Amino acid sequence: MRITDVARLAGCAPATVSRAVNNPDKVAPEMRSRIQRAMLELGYVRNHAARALRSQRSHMVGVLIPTLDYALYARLVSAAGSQLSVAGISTLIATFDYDLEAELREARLLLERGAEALILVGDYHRPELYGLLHQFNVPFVNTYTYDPKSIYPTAGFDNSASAAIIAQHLVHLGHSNICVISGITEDNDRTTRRLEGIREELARHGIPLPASRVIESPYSISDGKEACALLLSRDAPQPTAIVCGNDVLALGALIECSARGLEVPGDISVVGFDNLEFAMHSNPPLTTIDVPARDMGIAAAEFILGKLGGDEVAMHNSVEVRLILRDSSAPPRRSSPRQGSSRQ
Amino acid sequence: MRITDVARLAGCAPATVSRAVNNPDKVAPEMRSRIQRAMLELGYVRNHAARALRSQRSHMVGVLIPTLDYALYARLVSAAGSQLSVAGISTLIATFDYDLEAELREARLLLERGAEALILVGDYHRPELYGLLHQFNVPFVNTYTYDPKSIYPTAGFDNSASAAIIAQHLVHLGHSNICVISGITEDNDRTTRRLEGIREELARHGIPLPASRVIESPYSISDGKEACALLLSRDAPQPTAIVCGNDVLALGALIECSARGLEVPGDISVVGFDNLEFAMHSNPPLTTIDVPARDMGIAAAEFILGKLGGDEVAMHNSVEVRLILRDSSAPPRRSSPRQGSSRQ
DNA sequence: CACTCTTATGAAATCGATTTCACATCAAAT
DNA sequence: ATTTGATGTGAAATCGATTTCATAAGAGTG
Repeated sequence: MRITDVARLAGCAPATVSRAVNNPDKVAPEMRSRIQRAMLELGYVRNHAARALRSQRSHMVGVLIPTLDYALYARLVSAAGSQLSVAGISTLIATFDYDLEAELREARLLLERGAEALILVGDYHRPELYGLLHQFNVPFVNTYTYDPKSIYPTAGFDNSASAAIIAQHLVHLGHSNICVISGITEDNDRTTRRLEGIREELARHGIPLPASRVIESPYSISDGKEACALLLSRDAPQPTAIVCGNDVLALGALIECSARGLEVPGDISVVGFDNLEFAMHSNPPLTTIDVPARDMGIAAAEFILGKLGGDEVAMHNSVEVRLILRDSSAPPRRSSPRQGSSRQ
Repeated sequence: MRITDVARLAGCAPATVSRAVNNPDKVAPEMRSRIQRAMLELGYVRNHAARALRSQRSHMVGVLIPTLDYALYARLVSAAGSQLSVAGISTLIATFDYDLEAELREARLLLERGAEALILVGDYHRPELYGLLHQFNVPFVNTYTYDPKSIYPTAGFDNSASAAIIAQHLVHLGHSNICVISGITEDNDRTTRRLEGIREELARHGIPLPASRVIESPYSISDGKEACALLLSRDAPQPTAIVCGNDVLALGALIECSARGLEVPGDISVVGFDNLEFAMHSNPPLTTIDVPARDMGIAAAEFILGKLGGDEVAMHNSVEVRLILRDSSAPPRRSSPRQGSSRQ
């Protein structure tokens, strides 16, 4: 079932069939329809490998994400994939589970497979990865980050500034006794910058954030609970607010607080990040930052499509994050209640 | 940077380089290491398109799922992908948003791209899809379903029997006044069979399930709330239990019940399906069915790998679903309370 | 020692579509 | 009427690795 078979049936040269498929307007209408009929009759399906080999275009783009198990990454991939798909481009997905060495390995595989471009997450990557991309002269974009000063293209938002917004929200409410449950910051620019953003914002208001008030934790509800429990059981003035690196951790914190009989936001405020679906339904509904993952996916895809099409495209694209005010944050009690398990 | 360049530098024929890459033990150790050195020096990366064209093997498998936005599908894909990846196989992902026509289109694209096998979800597909798979002689497996009587390979569990388990649980607790919030059943064998399973199990105990006691709803917490509100506001005896097609709907129902001042499980039992992460943390924790999505992904990948390797593999593989008993289900109140908005 | 068998390697054909280049045709312009 | 240009089509080269087939060298056997 090759192009030659179609050509024979349609009574023309293989070249003409190829044109009919790829540049229909280069072929006379009458011939075109004859070829179409022949293709239909033979159930012809074009061989992508041959096409890619000869034309040096794979029509595939690689997406390299930490994990599919986190809703926003899955959504970003999904949005990017749909966007690329309408341009006739397929998506090759690889995950690296937050291990930058694995990311490098997977990137190499994607390039070997002919990925014409790569969509990455964050801007912490092994230098060799940047080297590879340069060597292969493959367009790419760092999503989930926005940095107009970066020499590499970005599509996302400023994690530091966004985290500062929610820290500022708490400061404005009157909190000064604040703890943080952060995601693991090692090898992760998003969590690192968020923590920085919080720290800087607090510092701006004269509030220190010593290491003892920060816990790094993996991303599960249970981990959030445990981290919160640890913070609350420390021999230190009970925080009046907890900033969480994302909504999953925040939900864990919410649950732990309620298990300890602490009222949110009466006794303690809890804020998240991401605005996952459940955030508006939690008890109390969660104050958080909305992260438009879908928009990032689309922006990344558009950037890549532009680059591949040879268009002039903006190096840096930002998506809008918004502070979502709900009921899990409020001003601290007037008189520091100082309650907790330490007081019988 | 072609294989010929490597060959020249290593002082051998291209064929030998190819062998060194694909059948290392067919090449003398000394020659092999010379070739390896040459490859490293030139930064050689093999061209997958050429390889695929000549060898007629793409080393890619297609995964065709309704959406990445649902945690368990994402997890299934992720598990299958990792499993395939260790065998040197890349994953091409396509989503079709529960539209079987789109599924057919995407399948065609995947095959065109050279997918050597397809991992599908469910067993409702357009007949043309089965036709394509037959025509291309491409192995495939229907996940999320297990049916030893099917002529097509399956890897999953019996949706009908699993839903019956949780319905039976409620019946054994003493419920007879039961409503169902089902997922959309159109074109979806999983939701269809779950509903069937519930209906049959109830019938087995003499409990009818008229259409008025079933609502089909999309998959979001808000949709679950709304569906629950609709059920509870109907002019009919208030149900003592609600079976939900999945945990997301169940969480919505839980929230709606609590908003109406109904106690769960005191006034009404609510059960889910899937055992998503939040199910153990909801208030009250959700009785549900654990669906091992990861295992299904692995089983599917193993099946495909076996088929591609020419091994004798079992047509049907089941994964174990388990009833997870938590606090959202309990026996109904002795005297049907008959409370609700209809009584002032 | 001659003979078979294995092993390591190279030369050349091949996978299937695309693309370059050439050619023919016909319309428009001088 | 000749030239120019545009348009549609075909022949053949090409993309880069794999694979078949042939061959040479070495190992084992009688």
